[in-house]
Amino acid sequence: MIADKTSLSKASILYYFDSKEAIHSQLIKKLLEKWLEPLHTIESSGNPIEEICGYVRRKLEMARDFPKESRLFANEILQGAPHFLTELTGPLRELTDNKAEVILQWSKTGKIAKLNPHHLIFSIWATTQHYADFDVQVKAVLDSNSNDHFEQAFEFLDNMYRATLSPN
Amino acid sequence: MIADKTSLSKASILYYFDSKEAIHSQLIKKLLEKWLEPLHTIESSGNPIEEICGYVRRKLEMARDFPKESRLFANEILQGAPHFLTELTGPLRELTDNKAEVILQWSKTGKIAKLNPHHLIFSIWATTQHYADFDVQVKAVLDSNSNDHFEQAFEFLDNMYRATLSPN
DNA sequence: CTTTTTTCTGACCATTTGGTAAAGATAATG
DNA sequence: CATTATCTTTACCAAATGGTCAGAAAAAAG
Repeated sequence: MIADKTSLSKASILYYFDSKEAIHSQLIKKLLEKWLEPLHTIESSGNPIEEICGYVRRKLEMARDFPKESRLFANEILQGAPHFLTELTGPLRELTDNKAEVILQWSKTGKIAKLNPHHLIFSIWATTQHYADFDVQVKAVLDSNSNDHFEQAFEFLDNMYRATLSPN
Repeated sequence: MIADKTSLSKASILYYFDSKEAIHSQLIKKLLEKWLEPLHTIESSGNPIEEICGYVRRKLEMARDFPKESRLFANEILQGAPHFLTELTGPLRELTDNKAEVILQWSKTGKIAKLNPHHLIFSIWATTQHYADFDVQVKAVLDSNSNDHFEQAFEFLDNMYRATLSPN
């Protein structure tokens, strides 16, 4: 299928890649970088709630604009990330820990509510990627067959995270 | 692989099922029922916030106790639910619409905050199933290799939904 | 224009997969 | 008991999959 999508034969593809798995691995690796990009933009110097809600928005836009990529990534994790675990415990973990620390400081200094930053990040990943990964389910439950539910999704999530984050 | 797990030969399995796909379909169908069970327990007569937080807890417990089943289901949806779409637009949608209506009434009568009930349900599915479906990622990011993060997860989610739901 | 290096391909191969068919066991029935 | 119905298996098959290899074609170098 990969070869058919190109103007090359199967053997020629295997001339550039060692194996099918090698193609897969390279694809997934590149994808992880792109997938983590939005997280980089969280700045400790910014307004905490706006930083986090902005992150939610960017993640949701990625789910809307790159659903296939999201599903490819989800599938990899779902299978247990067989050839990919080092990437998860390496770059992914490092960045996540880094930003979790930023959020923890905000939390400790009362700029946002007291909460577990790692689980906050998980919840953002889960809720935003859900619209790409479980697209057919979302569309089966909602009326719309188009993508116009993304605005409603954002409105809901934005409200939810503002309520969750606002210190009381 | 299926036959090897039994005391029967492959041919004997095919004596009881028309095809491998037939086994898969039946499995997925049964699974959906079990998966929707917790949603049934939401009662319009109960305390709204406790009803919803109880649902979150039950869904999270299912993710903890039946992770393989969760992943099997997730995988099916991820692939576009090829042989399964009727179940989604049928029973799943009906139940979801039903409970969304209950939540909408709570919302309209000011018992909980104003919010989109469908997206609330999506967010609960996403955040709870995340701990089963993306288990390897969660474990790569957190220290624990055991399941002891589930209590922290519940604490976070419980707080989040109480903040989200409480009318202001 | 040769020669050499790089790129590309058709033909082939071993293994796996999902499934069938005929016949052998086993159990139920008269 | 014989007979019939149900269950189980071995042997086989066609298609698909992932990959190799010898050599053709094209490009680059001399």
